[in-house]
Amino acid sequence: MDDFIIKYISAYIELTPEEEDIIRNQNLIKPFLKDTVLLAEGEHARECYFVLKGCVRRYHIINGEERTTDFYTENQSIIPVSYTTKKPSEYFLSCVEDTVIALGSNERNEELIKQIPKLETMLVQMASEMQAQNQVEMDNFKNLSPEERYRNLTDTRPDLLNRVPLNYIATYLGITPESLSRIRKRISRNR
Amino acid sequence: MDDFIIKYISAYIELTPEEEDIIRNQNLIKPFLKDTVLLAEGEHARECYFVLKGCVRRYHIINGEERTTDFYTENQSIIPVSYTTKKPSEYFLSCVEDTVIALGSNERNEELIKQIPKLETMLVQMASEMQAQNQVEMDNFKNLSPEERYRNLTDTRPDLLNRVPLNYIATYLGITPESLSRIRKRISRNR
DNA sequence: AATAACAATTAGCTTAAGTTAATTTCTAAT
DNA sequence: ATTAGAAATTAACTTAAGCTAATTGTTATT
Repeated sequence: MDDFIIKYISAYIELTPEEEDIIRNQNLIKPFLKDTVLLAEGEHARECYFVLKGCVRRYHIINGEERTTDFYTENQSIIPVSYTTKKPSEYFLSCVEDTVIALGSNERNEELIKQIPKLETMLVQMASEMQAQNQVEMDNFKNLSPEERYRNLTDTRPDLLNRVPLNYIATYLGITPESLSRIRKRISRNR
Repeated sequence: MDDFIIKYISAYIELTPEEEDIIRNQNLIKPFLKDTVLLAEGEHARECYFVLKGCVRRYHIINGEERTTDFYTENQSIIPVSYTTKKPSEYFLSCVEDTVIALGSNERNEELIKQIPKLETMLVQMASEMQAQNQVEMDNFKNLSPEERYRNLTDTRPDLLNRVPLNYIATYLGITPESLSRIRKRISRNR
C-alpha cells in the first residue's frame, strides 16, 4: 500500500532507497469504514489526505440540505481549505465507501521536508497542478449547461456513476435530483 | 513600484536588504495599454503575472462568444493553466484598463530560487492559498443562484462594478447580460 | 454637435430548472 | 420472504433564465 505513495512521489522527484524508507516509516495509513466523517463543518482540519482506495465526498449543508461539492477517489489528494487557512471548516468530508487513506499533518510534513528538502519542490508542483486543475474545473462548470456537465462527467469520470448515488451526483452538478432524472431521460430518449 | 512586490513577499518570508535588492534587480515590471492581449487562446504561456495596477480579464471564446472567467486586479497573481501544464492556452488574458504588471518566467524564477531558496517556501504557501481560494470560489458559485452570486459580488468586490462593463460581469456570473439586467431591476424594485 | 460604435435595458416568447408531492424501484435488515 | 427506509423517477405547477429583436443610453471620435 505504501508503494502507491512512493510511486506517486517518484513521478515528481527522484528518491534514493533511504529516502523511500523515511517516507514509508513516516507515513500514516489508515482504513475508514463507509460513512465515517473525516472532517465536520466547524472543525479545524489538522490533517490532509491522500486517497489510496475508496471514495471521499465533500459536501456543504445549506438550508439543511447536503450539497456535494467534490468526490475524491484513488490517487487524489485532499487539502481542506481549513487545513490551509486554519479557520473552521465550511464543509464536511465523509467516506462514501470503505476507504484507505494516507494522512499528512503540518508537523509531520515539516519534519519530512527537513529530512528530504526536495519534497518542497514537489509540493510546489503539486499545488500548482491542483490550482490549474481547479481552474479548469471551474471554467467547465461555468461554461457548460447542466446537461453538458452531466455528459462531461460521464465522459471524464464514468466510474463515479457506478459507485456514488445519483442524488449526490445531482448536487455535485449544481442541480436537483429531479432535474438530473429529467436530463437522463432526455438523453436516453435521444439515444 | 517594486516595493509592492517586496511588501507582498515579506508577508510570507523575511528578506534581508541584499535579498530585497536581488528581487528588485531581477523583476521585470512592464506597463500595458488597455485592451492589450497578454495571452491568446492557442498560445503557450511562458510568463506569469502579478498585477501592480489595473485590471486583467480572463475569458474563453465559446461559440464565437466571449465568456469572462476571471478578473485580476491589484495584488493578484495570474498563473495561467498553460504556464503550469505547458499546453496551449484555452483562454485569453487581456487588459481591461491600462495595467502595470510584474512578469515572472520559469527560468527567472528558478534563478531567483537558487539565490534565495526560502522563496520556495513562499511559493508553496502562495500556491496552497490560491488553491484554497479557488475552492471557496467554486463552492460559492455552485451553491448560489445567479441573483445570490451577483449580490455576493457586489459585497466582496464592489470595485469591479465600477471599473468593468456589465456584460463582462454577466458572463463572469455565468449568465447573459439580459439576465443580469433583470436581476438588477428585481433587486432595485425590492429596495 | 453629430454620428458611429458599443453597452445596457426592455419585451415577448421558449425552454428548462426549482418545488412539492406522489409513486415506483432498490437495498438492507430482520 | 417481508418490510422499512432510502433513492430514483414521474407529474403538475411555478419561476427564472436563454434567445431574438428592438429600443434606449453612453462614450469616443471626428
